Amino acid sequence: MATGRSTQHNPNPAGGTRRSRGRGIPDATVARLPLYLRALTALSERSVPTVSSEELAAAAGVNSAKLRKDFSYLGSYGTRGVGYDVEYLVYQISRELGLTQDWPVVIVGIGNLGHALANYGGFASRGFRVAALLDADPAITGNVVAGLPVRHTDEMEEIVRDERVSIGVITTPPGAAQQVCDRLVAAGVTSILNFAPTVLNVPDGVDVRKVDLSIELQILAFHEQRKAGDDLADEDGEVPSAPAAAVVSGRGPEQGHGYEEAAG
Amino acid sequence: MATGRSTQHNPNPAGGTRRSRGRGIPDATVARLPLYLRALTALSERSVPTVSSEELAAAAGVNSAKLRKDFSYLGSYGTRGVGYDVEYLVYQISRELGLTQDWPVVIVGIGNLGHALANYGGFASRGFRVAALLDADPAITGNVVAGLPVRHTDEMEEIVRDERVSIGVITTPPGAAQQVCDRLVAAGVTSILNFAPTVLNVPDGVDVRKVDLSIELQILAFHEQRKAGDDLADEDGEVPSAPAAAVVSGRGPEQGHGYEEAAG
DNA sequence: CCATCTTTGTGCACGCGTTCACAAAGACAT
DNA sequence: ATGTCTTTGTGAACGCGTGCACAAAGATGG
Ligand SMILES: NC(=O)c1ccc[n+]([C@@H]2O[C@H](COP(=O)([O-])OP(=O)(O)OC[C@H]3O[C@@H](n4cnc5c(N)ncnc54)[C@H](O)[C@@H]3O)[C@@H](O)[C@H]2O)c1
Ligand SMILES: NC(=O)c1ccc[n+]([C@@H]2O[C@H](COP(=O)([O-])OP(=O)(O)OC[C@H]3O[C@@H](n4cnc5c(N)ncnc54)[C@H](O)[C@@H]3O)[C@@H](O)[C@H]2O)c1
Repeated sequence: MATGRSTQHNPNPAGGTRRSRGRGIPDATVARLPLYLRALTALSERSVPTVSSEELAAAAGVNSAKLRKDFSYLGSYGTRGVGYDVEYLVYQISRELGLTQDWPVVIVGIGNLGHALANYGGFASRGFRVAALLDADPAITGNVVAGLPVRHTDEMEEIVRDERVSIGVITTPPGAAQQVCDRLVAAGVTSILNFAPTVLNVPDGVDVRKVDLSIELQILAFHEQRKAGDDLADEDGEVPSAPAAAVVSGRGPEQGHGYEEAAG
Repeated sequence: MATGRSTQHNPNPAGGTRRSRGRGIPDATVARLPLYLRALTALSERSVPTVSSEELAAAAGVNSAKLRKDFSYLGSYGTRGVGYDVEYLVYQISRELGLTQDWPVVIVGIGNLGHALANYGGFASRGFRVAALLDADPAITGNVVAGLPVRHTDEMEEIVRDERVSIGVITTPPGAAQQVCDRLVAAGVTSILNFAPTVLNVPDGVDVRKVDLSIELQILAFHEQRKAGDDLADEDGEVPSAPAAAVVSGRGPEQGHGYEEAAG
């Protein structure tokens, strides 16, 4: 899995990594909790009363030991010899993630992507409520999208304040993203989900996560190329002492990393 | 399931320093290369000839030492005392990522999101070409989206074969995702970018990356809750060792989740 | 050619995350 | 109560990623 993280890269690395809190849940665990929650919700809808770490891990696509360790950070909610109570775990994880409360969200930039997000039903299902849709283009403001009127960015500050919005979603063109971000932060937003392919600069205390389709595709392309190169080369994991001097001008075969066996 | 079951992990294979020049680029580095590439492209467009690791790192939002180490996996492309040649680095990273070749992509599920992706200009800009748009709904097939006709999934196998598609993008409802995935893989696709909130099961040799808006929001909500209610600790006697002053939040983990690597 | 200055490339240490492996805990049967 | 069986919770080891700090490399100037 790479990868991750999110990717994400703090736009402001200057502020050291202070994350290691005494009792805080590890970031890697937090990132998996939604995954567990989704699997648990599915079980809940099928009225499954309990689930073992092995079963749940399979459903979530992770290692069972990892899952148990993740849950151990939340507390001891399991019963040895039985497993975990589905409903109870759903509640605990929801509470831990803060999903038991309402999170108003604004989406800025109602173009192709903003449109799709506004129409996405998955928002409300987890306590996220679209408080407003914002755009700077007068030709767009006023339109009704997904039952909501697109309002002008002039109203951003007022909306963020009145609706107590703390999460903003940026779906503007990259050139406008930093500016929109600054304005959101100034208005009081402290968490930003950025879809624009730009590195956002934010002050301490503001979280930024990014979703970048282009990066994802490029990562896939890298591995795809490596797979193709492996096919051309031998399947032997060991590589004949690649000569350092070789300038490799012509597509050198990418062999597998050392960490993965190669027997195909 | 990740099925990284080849846990034979040779702790220390015979060859000691195979990795350095033998080219096994760490996943974390691969995930950052697109970021560097974007920053370099911007510099290139401004006709900047060279850039130091410090400047480029700032533009990419990463630590300069990390950037230098990342580049060291690609080779020694810098000049001490000067920096890196922008054009040369653009080429090297592009080549490493496989962007010097054409990557035909199919998008399956032309609803809200598929529509937005089809209209997204960022595809072609990096060598990714939308080879076809596919949908199972007869009411949708035949429509022209972004200049391309939406074709029926019946044609999937033919298209994947004829166009040599190795990357598939899934934007169907979650219930159909696994089925679509299986079919894509059977047709010959070996890399999948999944937007549906589902854990995809794939055989070894197939890479899956996921983009999950809901998970991103939930991670933000978690941190938001912590920022807002650090003092509102519940019954489980937490020990707020650190005062709220240095909240500084933790950066989310790398987004590299959902990446399942399998030896082929 | 030598001195100085800038910046790369990397050895090293450290912390986080993952995984193994197993003792402890509890369910269940007798 | 006792024993057996299942599954959790976690100690410990290990590998990866990160960032510091510095020597080496090369540019630049005299
Ligand atoms: N469409 C996709 O599938 C897709 C995929 C990946 C990334 N992205 C990124 O998402 C962003 C949006 O993509 P899109 O296809 O929806 O673009 P789009 O051009 O269709 O929409 C952008 C919208 O932002 C609005 N906007 C521009 N400047 C603004 C400002 N300062 N304040 C508020 N609104 C402003 C525009 O009026 C427009 O409505 C882009 O950065 C794009 O790179 C899009
Ligand atoms: N819209 C968003 O912003 C958004 C955000 C995050 C995640 N998602 C996820 O992305 C996926 C698509 O979202 P959407 O809003 O576009 O949904 P949508 O319902 O608008 O579109 C889904 C499309 O998939 C097609 N489809 C259904 N079954 C299919 C099959 N077996 N083969 C081929 N095509 C099939 C449907 O005909 C439809 O056109 C969903 O899984 C959703 O959860 C969407």
